[in-house]
Amino acid sequence: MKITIKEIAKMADVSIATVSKVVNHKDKNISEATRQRILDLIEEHNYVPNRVASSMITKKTNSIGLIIPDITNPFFPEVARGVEDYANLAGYHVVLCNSDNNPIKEVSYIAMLQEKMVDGIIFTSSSLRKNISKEFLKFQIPVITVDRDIEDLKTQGKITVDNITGAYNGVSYMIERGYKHILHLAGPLTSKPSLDRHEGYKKALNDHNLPYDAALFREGNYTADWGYNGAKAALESETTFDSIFCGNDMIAIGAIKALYEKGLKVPDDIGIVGFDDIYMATVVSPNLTTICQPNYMMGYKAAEMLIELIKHPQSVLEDVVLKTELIIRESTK
Amino acid sequence: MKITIKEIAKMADVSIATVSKVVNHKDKNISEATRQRILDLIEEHNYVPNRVASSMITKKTNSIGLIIPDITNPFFPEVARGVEDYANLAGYHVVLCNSDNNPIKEVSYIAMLQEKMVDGIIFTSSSLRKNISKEFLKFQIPVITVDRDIEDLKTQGKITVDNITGAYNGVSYMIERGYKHILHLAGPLTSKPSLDRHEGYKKALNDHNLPYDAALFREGNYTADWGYNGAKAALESETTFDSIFCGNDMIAIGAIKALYEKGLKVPDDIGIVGFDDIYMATVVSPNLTTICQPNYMMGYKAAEMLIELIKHPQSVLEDVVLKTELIIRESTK
DNA sequence: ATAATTTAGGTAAACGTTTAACCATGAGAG
DNA sequence: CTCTCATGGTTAAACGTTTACCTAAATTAT
Repeated sequence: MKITIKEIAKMADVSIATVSKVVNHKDKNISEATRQRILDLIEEHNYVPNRVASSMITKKTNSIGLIIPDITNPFFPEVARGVEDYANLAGYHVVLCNSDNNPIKEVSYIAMLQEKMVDGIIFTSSSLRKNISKEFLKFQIPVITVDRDIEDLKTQGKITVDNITGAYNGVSYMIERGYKHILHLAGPLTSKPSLDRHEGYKKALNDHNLPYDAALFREGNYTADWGYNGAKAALESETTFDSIFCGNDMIAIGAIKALYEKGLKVPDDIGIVGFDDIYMATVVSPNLTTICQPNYMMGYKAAEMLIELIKHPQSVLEDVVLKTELIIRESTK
Repeated sequence: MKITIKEIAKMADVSIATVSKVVNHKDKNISEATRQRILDLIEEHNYVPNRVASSMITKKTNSIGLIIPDITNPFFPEVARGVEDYANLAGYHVVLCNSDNNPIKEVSYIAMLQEKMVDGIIFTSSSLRKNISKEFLKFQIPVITVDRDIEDLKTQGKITVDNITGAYNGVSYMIERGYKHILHLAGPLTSKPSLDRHEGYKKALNDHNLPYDAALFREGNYTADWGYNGAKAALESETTFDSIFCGNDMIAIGAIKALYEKGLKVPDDIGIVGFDDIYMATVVSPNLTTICQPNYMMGYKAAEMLIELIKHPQSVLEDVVLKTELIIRESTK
């Protein structure tokens, strides 16, 4: 059976308050002799304090929830690592939740996390959720949204990437390199980043006096599968294009596969630009020209903001918008 | 302020016991009228039960710890996903911990997890830890080790992959394809899988009457960096080889890069075999011939075993050894 | 010498639940 | 008419801590 503070107290012949104080290093008023005696007993009997009991009183669990679509999607391990690193530094634990972009799972995780009394939540929402604020107004704890924000939700903090500018720079580069018919294989337009990237794409075309052609736009998911199928479908359609601006790197990887199967060379026949700069972008052939997002930093900053908010609930945090960087590799000429 | 069971009870004009019963669906003896009244109040006032208070009594937190080296290493997201999926199914939460293969971090996580009263731990240990059982004997909760086991620790369950046979099959295949001088770029020999893969490698050589050449063995880490540096060093040494058996796919990817830089073609000049079959293996050029491990299944099974053990502490579980499968792609001739 | 302060620790309430044990009422059985 | 049982609850202890407040002795200041 697990040993409790009460038993340590009895053995040390002091009150449990005294033991509590030395355990929590609030031992200003404890004599060195007593302190050492207690410490020895703790060591000897392998006492481990029950933090759930502490939590009852302090009303802090020192844990935060992280809700992401899927840790298996190469974009997320880095952000997860970022949040875990900062959380760990600050003495917090992180509870990992994969929502699969499923609003029902999201809501159920939120309920569970709140029941478990996590101190805050970091959330990458599946969709913009224009109107389901009902579930979300139930938040009784701080929430930071990361990457994708929720329009109608007044969260206490947001951390995003400047997707518009990122896409704008990527597409502008493509145009400058001479591409004129740029297919855009986008992620789901229910998510803010997709929307913004598409906007950046249109803006770049416009600023370079290129027409926007709706036939050159296709919407799907952030997966290699979609990249493959989307590119294939486009190739088999009557629209022609000389390059593809992909919603993310996974889409780009899938697209390359489809092009190769049709005997097309990248970048000779078709140029490709991705988004994210996941590690894989550096190992596929050809290496992907892409827009680099600071994934790790997003997670790290999100945890930092959240924990700041947990410690000082009144503070108002400025939303953070991180910059992207165009990484030129081999998939564009 | 958060609303408690007490306030719901007062408003419904019943005892808190009654509210507790309907919240936990132990409402056999509660009239439908009362039940509905309570449910309505809960809904109306957005009451969320405090599970940390429950945990005090039930002595279950319904959460498990997952300690892995690094979620950023492409091998782990899938196992993490496996454990989270089963855990979620069974009503558990998972706390994610990245140990960075650092024994100090490991021990500190173990202490933190136990203080937080997780019901069990799934652990991928950094090393074999011949003798530091001291820290580990402190376990007061079930532990399942996954992928890498700890020799001296009598855990209640182990789940591994048959690395010896996997490596044996991979190397045998290489030999059958005509490779005779197979460099082995291994992961750290402080980990069981590396050791076993090396053993499988030696066994295959032996069974095919090929000599074991110590100069053809190099030990490093499970990273692309090591693959790159290890291959480069080998190329610059006086030993010659016609193929590389890599400790994992990341090493293989790094090695390919080093070979390309030296102007060598895979598989024409040098054949390559990896281990793990991460997604990236299918997108690098050339696609990697590799030994496929059931990563997701390892995580899923581990969670299953752990939760079984949590529910029935007396049960003795058989260790699980999962099979591997040789996947032939383009990096071997 | 006395008052004030410091040192070293104790007391007990509180946190929000669960659950075993108990109780009151009414209906049906004999 | 009494006994038994089911129904629909209530009571109160317990879980393992933290912390505001209290006390007694020892030390220091005046």
